Amino acid sequence: MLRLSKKTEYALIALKDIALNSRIQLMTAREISENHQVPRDLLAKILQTLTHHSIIRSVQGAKGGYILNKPVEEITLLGLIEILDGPAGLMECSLPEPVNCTYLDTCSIRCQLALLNQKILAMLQGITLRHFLRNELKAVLG
Amino acid sequence: MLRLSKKTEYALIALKDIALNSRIQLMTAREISENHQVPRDLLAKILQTLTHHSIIRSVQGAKGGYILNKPVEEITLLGLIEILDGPAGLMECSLPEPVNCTYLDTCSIRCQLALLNQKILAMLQGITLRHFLRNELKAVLG
DNA sequence: TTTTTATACGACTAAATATGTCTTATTTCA
DNA sequence: TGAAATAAGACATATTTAGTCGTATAAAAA
Ligand code: SF4
Ligand code: SF4
Repeated sequence: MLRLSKKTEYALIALKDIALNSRIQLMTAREISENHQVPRDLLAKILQTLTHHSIIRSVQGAKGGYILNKPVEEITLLGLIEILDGPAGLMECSLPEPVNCTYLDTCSIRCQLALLNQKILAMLQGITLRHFLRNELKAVLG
Repeated sequence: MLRLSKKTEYALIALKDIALNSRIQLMTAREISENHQVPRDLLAKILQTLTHHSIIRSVQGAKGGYILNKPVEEITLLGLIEILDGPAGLMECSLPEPVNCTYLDTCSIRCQLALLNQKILAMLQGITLRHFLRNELKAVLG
């Protein structure tokens, strides 16, 4: 299928919350989880992963939490997908991993799909957290 | 993830073969399977599904096989995906099925994602089998 | 009429992925 | 010291995807 993972959705929801509060205070996983009815443990792991990739910064201990670590313009949807779900690509052969597909050499649709893949990834890279804060998506998507 | 299913890829490969031979003769599942090293039984089921949806027409018995049943311009990538994998959509809440997502009401990213979803589906609908026959994709994708 | 070659159909299995939970450790503040 | 938070990773479950198998049916050819 062609679906965004829940992890990605949860990340967007959380990042939006964090972004909107960044100047005021740290946000905890608990707060975000309760705001949006997202499974807490899962959200926590997502936020940890985002921390590893320097999307957000964490503060441990009581009164701890998360805060943005990048300008909202630099947090792209494609970036989040790749951080949380691994390399993105429409076809197996568009991924960096070792490719198992045995049709590679003789595949009759590979270049057409590669072109499509390129366009979709470019679209996803063009969308940033900023577009989720305000309703600026229209401008980007034409 | 954000991946085309193997079923869809196999369908495209098969349809391209069928399209290129349609004026000459019927193509059998075996021929297509051998041409491209695609699992035969799986391919057969895919072709049956496509037959049900009138994308191709089947002829049973010896000397049987498949032939296109629609102009290549009317066979869209989105159509194939939906026939083979079910309704397409980036989010659960963009599907026709009963939606389980409990965040619906308060979801802070739904409209932005809905807009993105719309654009991607439109792109997929704009791509037809014709674009896989010749290399005309560039024109469509800009 | 029998054999061969093909599609039709549905049940079944296996593998991969996605989603969610639990436990324990560590950090920090009050 | 105790409460509240992140850190980390194992574990469990559910869903989806991919592939297989067996049997029935249809049509042409021998
Ligand atoms: S080579 Fe062809 S069949 Fe294999 S993954 Fe790429 S597009 Fe799909
Ligand atoms: S409502 Fe929000 S969280 Fe639920 S499926 Fe739609 S976009 Fe995703």
